Amino acid sequence: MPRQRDRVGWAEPALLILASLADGPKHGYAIIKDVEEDTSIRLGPGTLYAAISRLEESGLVAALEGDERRRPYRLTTEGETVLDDRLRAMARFARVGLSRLGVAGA
Amino acid sequence: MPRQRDRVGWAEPALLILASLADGPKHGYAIIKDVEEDTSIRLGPGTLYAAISRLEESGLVAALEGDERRRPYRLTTEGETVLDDRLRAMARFARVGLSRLGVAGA
DNA sequence: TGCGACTAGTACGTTACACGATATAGCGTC
DNA sequence: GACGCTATATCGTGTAACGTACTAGTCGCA
Repeated sequence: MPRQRDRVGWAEPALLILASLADGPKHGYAIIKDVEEDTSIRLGPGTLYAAISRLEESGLVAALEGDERRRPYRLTTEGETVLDDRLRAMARFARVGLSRLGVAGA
Repeated sequence: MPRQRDRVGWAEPALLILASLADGPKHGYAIIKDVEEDTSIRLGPGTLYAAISRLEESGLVAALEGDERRRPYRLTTEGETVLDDRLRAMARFARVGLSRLGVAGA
């Protein structure tokens, strides 16, 4: 299925995952719940686990030991750095954009 | 070519374009320059014009009359609404994420 | 103790779209 | 009149976003 992007998204799955893990280690299913709770974005399993694999591959998250049912992941130091960087860029961008829209206090 | 997403992006072309237009109407090439200037993200022509077409199709931007060399676009009211909504979500997300990372003042 | 609901992850197929390359063309200038 | 910049269009490719379907463990609960 397509990315349901007829309506302009604002955050990529990879970033949502990193941000969720900033809270502490979580396994996949818990990330789905967490992300949905605080962004209303529902990641499908296909999206999630594929994104996690890529993040692991590029060293931004690392697998922890878990039982055979749960596979927890944690942010690596590099993952934290990347997340911090991206969030700052987002914050700056949002601030500038909102002020351009004439939003008070932005 | 792939989306150069080995390094986790934070903003989608469509949103960058909307934000750039929040400043006032611009034509494509000017958007490229503008976006690059304030995000360091360089949109290729393929990315840009394709994204603009989609945005126009979904009624978030509208073409203005220009000469035959320049095709300026403006934000529609719906485009403004969508942009405002996404930017607020981004700002909230960034704030929460940064505070999770223990960034002071977030 | 068998059923449903929830948890957890796998596997897969489709397709949107990010991206660079390439092409075209007007304009200034040197 | 060649070079560099502005400006847009188009095409091909690969990645990854996304939903669906599936498997399997666990926990009531009746």
